[in-house]
Amino acid sequence: MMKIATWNVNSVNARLQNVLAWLEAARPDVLLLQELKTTEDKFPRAAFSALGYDAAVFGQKAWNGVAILARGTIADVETGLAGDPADGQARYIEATVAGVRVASLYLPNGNPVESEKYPYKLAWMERLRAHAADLLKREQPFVLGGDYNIIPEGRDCYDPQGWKDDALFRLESRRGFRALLNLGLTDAFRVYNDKAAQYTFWDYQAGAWPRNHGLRIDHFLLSPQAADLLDACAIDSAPRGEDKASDHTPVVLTLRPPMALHNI
DNA sequence: ATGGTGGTTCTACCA
Repeated sequence: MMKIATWNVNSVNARLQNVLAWLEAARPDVLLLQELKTTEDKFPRAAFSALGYDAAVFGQKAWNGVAILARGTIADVETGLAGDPADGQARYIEATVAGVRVASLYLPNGNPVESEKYPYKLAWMERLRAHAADLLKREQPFVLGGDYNIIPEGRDCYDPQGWKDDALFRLESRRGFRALLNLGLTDAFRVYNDKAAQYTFWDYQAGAWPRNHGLRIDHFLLSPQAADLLDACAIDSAPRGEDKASDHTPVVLTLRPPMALHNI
């Protein structure tokens, strides 16, 4: 089995003890990180190495930043999302681990919708769609994991009416997410769980965590070849209740080894 | 309707 997790940690340095403790307990093969909020030279590489994890890092000062941690070899690393050479924000990194192409992505928030941030978000989603279409041509397993900043459906939000005009839930944003699904990608979490109120994020403000005022905005999208290997996908909400928690919690995906297909 | 919290960085900006 290959266990892959994604977690927006809201500063990898501020969250280091939380992340190390979770890694030791959960022991994923791969951990996709978002919102590092640091540069590669300040990334705590040695602390992860001590637990047996190598790291591929795409960082920037103060904001954004994504990384791939893996217990195996991280090969063919590519940083930045194709489609806009002028985009200086560190939001996308992709590499191959154990024969699976994995990406850690931090899709733009897009608020306020009246600002330039919203069209940037929509354009970024279209670039992701175009890139996913390219990856699909390989006909290989791939996993796009991360903070999509998209509430796919009303059941993924504690107050859909209150969020209808927000960049995370606007119709254009949801259409962009559906366009990814319409390529043939699978929202791994929804294969095994159709319940409402399954959240990955709870705001720091207004007692969102104790009130369970959450959002499901962290997702794993799988290529058909990866979906054929899908064994499990679940949200681990425990880290959100720890001291000094991130406002997001990990989502954990398990894939069967590709060889298993031949043994069916 | 507002403000509520937290991270980076030093003055607001972002989420």
